[in-house]
Amino acid sequence: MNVTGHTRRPASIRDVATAVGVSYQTVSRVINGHPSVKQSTRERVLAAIDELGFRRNATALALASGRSRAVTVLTANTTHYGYASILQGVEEAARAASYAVGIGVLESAEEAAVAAEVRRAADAGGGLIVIAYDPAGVGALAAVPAELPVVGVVETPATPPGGDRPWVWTDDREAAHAVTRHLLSLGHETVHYVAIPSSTRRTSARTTGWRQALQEAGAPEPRPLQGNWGPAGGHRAGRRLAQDPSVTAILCGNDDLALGVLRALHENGRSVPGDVSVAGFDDAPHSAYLTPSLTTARLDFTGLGRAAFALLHGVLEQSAPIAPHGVSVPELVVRESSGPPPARV
Amino acid sequence: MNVTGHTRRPASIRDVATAVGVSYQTVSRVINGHPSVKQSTRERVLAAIDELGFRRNATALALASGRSRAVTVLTANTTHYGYASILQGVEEAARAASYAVGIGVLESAEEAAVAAEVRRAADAGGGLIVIAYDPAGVGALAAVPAELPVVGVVETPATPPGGDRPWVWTDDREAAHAVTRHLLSLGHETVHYVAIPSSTRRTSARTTGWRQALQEAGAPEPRPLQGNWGPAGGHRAGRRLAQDPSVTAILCGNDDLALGVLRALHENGRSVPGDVSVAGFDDAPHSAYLTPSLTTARLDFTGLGRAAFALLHGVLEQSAPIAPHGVSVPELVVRESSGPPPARV
DNA sequence: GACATGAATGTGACCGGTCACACAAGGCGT
DNA sequence: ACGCCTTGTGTGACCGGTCACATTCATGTC
Repeated sequence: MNVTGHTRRPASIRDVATAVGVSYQTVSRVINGHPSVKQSTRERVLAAIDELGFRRNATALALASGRSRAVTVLTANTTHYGYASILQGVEEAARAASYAVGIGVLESAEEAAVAAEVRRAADAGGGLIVIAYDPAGVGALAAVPAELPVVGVVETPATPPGGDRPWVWTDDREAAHAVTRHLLSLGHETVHYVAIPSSTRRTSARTTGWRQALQEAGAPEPRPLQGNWGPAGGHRAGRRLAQDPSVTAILCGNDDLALGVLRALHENGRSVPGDVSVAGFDDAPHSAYLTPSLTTARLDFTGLGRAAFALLHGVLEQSAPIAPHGVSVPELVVRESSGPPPARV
Repeated sequence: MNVTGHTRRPASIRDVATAVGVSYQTVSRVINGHPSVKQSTRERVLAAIDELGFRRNATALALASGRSRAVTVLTANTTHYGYASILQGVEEAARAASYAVGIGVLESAEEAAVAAEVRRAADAGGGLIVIAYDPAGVGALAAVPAELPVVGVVETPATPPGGDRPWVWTDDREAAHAVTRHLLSLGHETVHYVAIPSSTRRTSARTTGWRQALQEAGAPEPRPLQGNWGPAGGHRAGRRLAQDPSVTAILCGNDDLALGVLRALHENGRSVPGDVSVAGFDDAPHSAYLTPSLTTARLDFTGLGRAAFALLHGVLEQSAPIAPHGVSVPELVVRESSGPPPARV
């Protein structure tokens, strides 16, 4: 009912207080649900809040209380399917808990740049979620000062790394293992691997799972090819593999790589799955619609993001139950791109 | 040189001030580059800042000054290529200007939900960038109170809509026009269109560009098919079009739809580009690696995001030059999926 | 009837900055 | 020698909340 029309700066608790004729503290008590406020007072305050369109100022709240109800997601990229889905999952869970979500992109993996980005994120206040699938992310996670609440989204840790900090992950090792087993079970002598860049110096979880499956089957263990994250890297690797007639099955570190590999095989006249079987990782939205459609391991990135937030939420508010960060089980999705090897000549 | 080891709460300007033996205001002047500080004093203050690891508290700054150096991006989705790229562009430009970036996802287009999300974003302080390519985004843009600084990323406006607010856009109409012309120039009698959902009731800019090109060529104007955003919608539409032998060229509202269309054509035994030409929109990263690779109109989403930020930055700080929001010119990328129509029977 | 107890409310300081203003010292014109 | 402007610095209030404590009044208890 603001008759004057021009709503100047938003109402503060003191505005509400004077409107009702109580002290600002009483208003504070009402908005915080403090019990010892007389019912009639509470109602008048609530009415005034409604009337004046009062909204609690998040900035002031953060400054005064120290708690900021915010998370910042630090990531090397926002466009890749996996990264974007994790972000979406975090946002979803954060929204449900009325937390604000910030993002920071790690454009370079260079140490100083990463450190600067971590500082910026820290300045925003609140907690941190670091996607540490790549060197930049791993560096960022390492650069987070100990006193800052942080959750890392990491590859399957060989041994729970650090041990003193919370992480979430999908069981990439198991997923790679399952896909490799699937290919071997079709009769392939061995499975070649085009790797995504490892997040650390050590071999990635996906590589480990693949290697394990080969060893268990007593299959020869070809040297993994290094791809990068995008289809271009897959294409390069695929061109190499297409030259080698002994290659009948290729596992790719993600669906984008697989796309590049498919293309390279096609360009070199090798049919999929007739001559070569190809499998990917992630089950990106387009993978089901490729020709041939792509066999892949589906990973629940959105769920991973939600789990990361839940964990962080637990750290930030001791009250919030520390949800078990349910390592979601990857699901093998068999499609057209995998089949039995060609009959021996 | 904090010998005690445990760094308690971060240093404030008063800590720095007492360390140097000046008033907090002097410290404030130094960090704000105020000219009237004696050189020697400035140096001592800077040394202390360095020594104590002082960083200016963003929350306090926002509260005291009213300016928050933050933008929130409101979007219906973070995983689609276009949306994600815009976000990446915004983040890039924001980082360069040391602004923080927040995101809010519009999960539903329902009015109350959208309004709630807008309020949440407003609470975060700072400016707003709304991606209004879909009903949820358009609703959000409309729900932003007039006093809030906001930039909309919109489809090509038929007439500069509203007129009183800043927008950025790509020339979708021109892009659709160019791709359609390309297909017609190959000899196709007409071009069918699988549309993305329009952001408003009115027909989208892409539809308009397509229609214009047909009219200019005197080509028959088939009814556009309604897809949605993903490949599944394209697949449905493609199945319908595959039945009709007169269809020889299909323009799709984005690359994901085109992927679904390609798949549907393949399933129905129609070859691309032998029987049917297909073109998309956006030039997503995987489009070049499809088989056949996809003819498409490349749009500079990252640049669009940067432009959106630049515009908002100009609104927030009168000092910042209002960069011309350079309507980037879409680029026709001709690949394998388009070719001449099959010879008449 | 005096006193401890608890419910309901108010007061002042504080979070970490900024802003508007006051004030001291030095240089310069007259 | 006086006023005045410029340079360098300090003081107090304020942004909009929270927190710790003080205060008032109505009860129940002995």
